Amino acid sequence: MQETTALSELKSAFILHFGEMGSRWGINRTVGQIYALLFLSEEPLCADDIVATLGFSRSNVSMGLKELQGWNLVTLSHRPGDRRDFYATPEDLWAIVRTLATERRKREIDPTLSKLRTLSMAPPSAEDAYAHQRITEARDLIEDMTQFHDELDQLETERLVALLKAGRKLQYFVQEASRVLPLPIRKKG
Amino acid sequence: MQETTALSELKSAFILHFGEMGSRWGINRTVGQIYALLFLSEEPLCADDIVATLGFSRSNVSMGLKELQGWNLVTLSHRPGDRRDFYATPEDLWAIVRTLATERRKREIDPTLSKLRTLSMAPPSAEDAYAHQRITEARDLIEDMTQFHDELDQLETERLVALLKAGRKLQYFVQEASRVLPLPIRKKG
DNA sequence: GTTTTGTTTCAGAAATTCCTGAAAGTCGTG
DNA sequence: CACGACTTTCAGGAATTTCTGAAACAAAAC
Repeated sequence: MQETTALSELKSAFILHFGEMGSRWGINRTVGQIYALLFLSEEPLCADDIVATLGFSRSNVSMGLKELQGWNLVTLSHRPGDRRDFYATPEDLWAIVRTLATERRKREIDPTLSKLRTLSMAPPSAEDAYAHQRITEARDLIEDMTQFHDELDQLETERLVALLKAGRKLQYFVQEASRVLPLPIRKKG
Repeated sequence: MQETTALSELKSAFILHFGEMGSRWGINRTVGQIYALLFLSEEPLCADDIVATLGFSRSNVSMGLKELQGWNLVTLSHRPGDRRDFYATPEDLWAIVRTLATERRKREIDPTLSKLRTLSMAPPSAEDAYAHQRITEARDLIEDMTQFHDELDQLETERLVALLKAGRKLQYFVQEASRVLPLPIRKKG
């Protein structure tokens, strides 16, 4: 244990906020607060540090850490002659964003894409003509978006940030794109 | 009422899937199913159509529709000489994606950005040096991302799709960007 | 093989969220 | 202003999720 039980104003405000937001982000209060604490901590923490600081039960912390590991949001480390697991968040914030994007996609998008593929596969009966078309359109759109994500995710962070900051210039690059590539084909509505 | 109570295999598979995914998407089963039904329906539906088709209570449907309106995910229409509200989803799938992005941002990002701004405003005490730096970095990153979103959202759909489909060419455009713009400044870690 | 130090599982209590039917509200029409 | 057609609110029961302490488990040190 190296963390004292008392948190500064700044830290506790941040941690409480993450706890409250947790439900909107699809995690619970405990997990949100644990993550926030790790995020602000310069040194990795062990489970008991978290118990001492946040006051949750040991098993709750254990489950929370397990969930964060499931999201690939924390890294483990060890100290010589110490069997405890120490947890930390990546230094690089962009690594965190990438992980979040990937994991959310895995949970929120991929299962639906897979379902849409199956459903659009079967030939539609007459009464399903419209529904089938809607499903196929949705599938196409999600395929384009996930592929775009794949490609963004392959960029080095430096280039990704450059793209992001290109900002106002995007319009220009898109015009370039439409010169280079065939014009987008407008699907019949 | 114009929808018969029996749904085709296709439709009910889709609707049940949306119900199940609801919890991952931050809505509940009812809302997910209502949305899915409207999405597949060629004609706008009124609340009682939904009750007849999905079998939820009238009040549950009413609340679900209200929530969908809160998300700007449905449009209202009326028929001459009929006071009932009829609900539909936008024809244009990209309009739906834009709405989802905007609304999720409003709920999941903006409150946190606002909190981070407040917290990074106050000068940090010595013990908070690291935490304050982390918070400031997070604020900067989120500001860049939300601004990027603002800019994407201003593009016409046609250009947005062109950008998306540029895909493999992105690398090239980003290189262009780094010629045009100052090199990204690497923050001291 | 027992002790020591640490982690995980699990059943049920506590808290939260969801869903319903009944009652109240709204609004145009006669 | 009363009627009829439709919608919303609300209290509380049902279902689900979260959280806890106790017990089981693991693995290195002695």
